[in-house]
Amino acid sequence: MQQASGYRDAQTLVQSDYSLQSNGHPLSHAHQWITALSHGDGTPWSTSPLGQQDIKPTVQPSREELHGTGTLQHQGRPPHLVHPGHGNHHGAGAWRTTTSAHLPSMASTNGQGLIYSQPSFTVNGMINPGTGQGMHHHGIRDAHEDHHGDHGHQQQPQQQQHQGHHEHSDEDTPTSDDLEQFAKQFKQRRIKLGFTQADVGLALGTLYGNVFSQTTICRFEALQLSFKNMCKLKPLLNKWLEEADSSSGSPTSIDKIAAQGRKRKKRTSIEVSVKGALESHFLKCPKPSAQEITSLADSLQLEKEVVRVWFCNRRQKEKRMTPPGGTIPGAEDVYGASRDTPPHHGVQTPVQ
DNA sequence: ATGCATGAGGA
DNA sequence: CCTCATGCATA
Repeated sequence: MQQASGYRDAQTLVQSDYSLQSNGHPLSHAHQWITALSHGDGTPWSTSPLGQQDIKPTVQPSREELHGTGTLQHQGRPPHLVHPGHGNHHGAGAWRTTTSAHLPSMASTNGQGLIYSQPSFTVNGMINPGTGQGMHHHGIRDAHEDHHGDHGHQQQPQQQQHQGHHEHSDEDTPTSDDLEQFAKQFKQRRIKLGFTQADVGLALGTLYGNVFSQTTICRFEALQLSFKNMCKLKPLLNKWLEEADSSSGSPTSIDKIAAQGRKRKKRTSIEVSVKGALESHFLKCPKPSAQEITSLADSLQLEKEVVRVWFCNRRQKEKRMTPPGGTIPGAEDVYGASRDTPPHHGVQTPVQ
């Protein structure tokens, strides 16, 4: 019920509800670690001021149902702590271009019980990294910065791990490789345990108060989220994994949230030919001015808003980790060196 | 699995 | 208006 619907108003309510239900911890959005560089197309991952280490969505032990009508899907929730300290402070990560084969990050952040990619965790018999594939890949790295002004592809994260040695005692900075591996393992476990992406998203909600949709879980598994976003979700999913793993068989109450009758704008279907035109413009100018958008919309016979949103989404897509096509954009052979190491990552989505 | 959309937060 | 995180609706 809480998801009622209305137009935007309702949605707002819904969001509020989420927060409330989770004991009011605004974790949904709110923090953006790197907000600082956006324009000009600076690579986000290049600079991350990890100033805050807090991102703690903490769930306070004081929970109470505020609205009885809303009976949501949480029936039992552990009043216990929140979550791992996660340490995401840091920033930066290298998507898949690292040079190193950093060691497995183990130390979890706070000794709370995080299992990262530890060997003990995966040894169940199949997900063993190293057996099949994926573990370390290559070592090329990025380079450079982006040319502002031009866009092109900027998917170059830089990686900065702790240098020196593995000294990260409490906090480790997830690296792109970590995330990549984690995503794979997560997916395998999830499937093995018989959960759907939607189940997981819902479970996260009943477990910690943060509900996620099938879409988000899917994108996480496919590494189609921004680096920052991946880092944020990893701890949560990791925790779920532990839960599901230990209690595999327990009633994970799969409640379904009632549907919402939200009246969203119907999804506009853009014709392929039009998409092509938009793509062309995007290549020339990824960030058209309001006026350009207007004229473009006019010539394409689309609403200006639709065009604007299209560009926004297009830009976002460019920023994801896994570029469409399977190969990382401009991260591979920057040097033109033909390394004979074919066995490098396989970003090819095995897709369930 | 993805395309288009919403919205909070930031200039 | 943009970026970012997210998700409904869809292909």
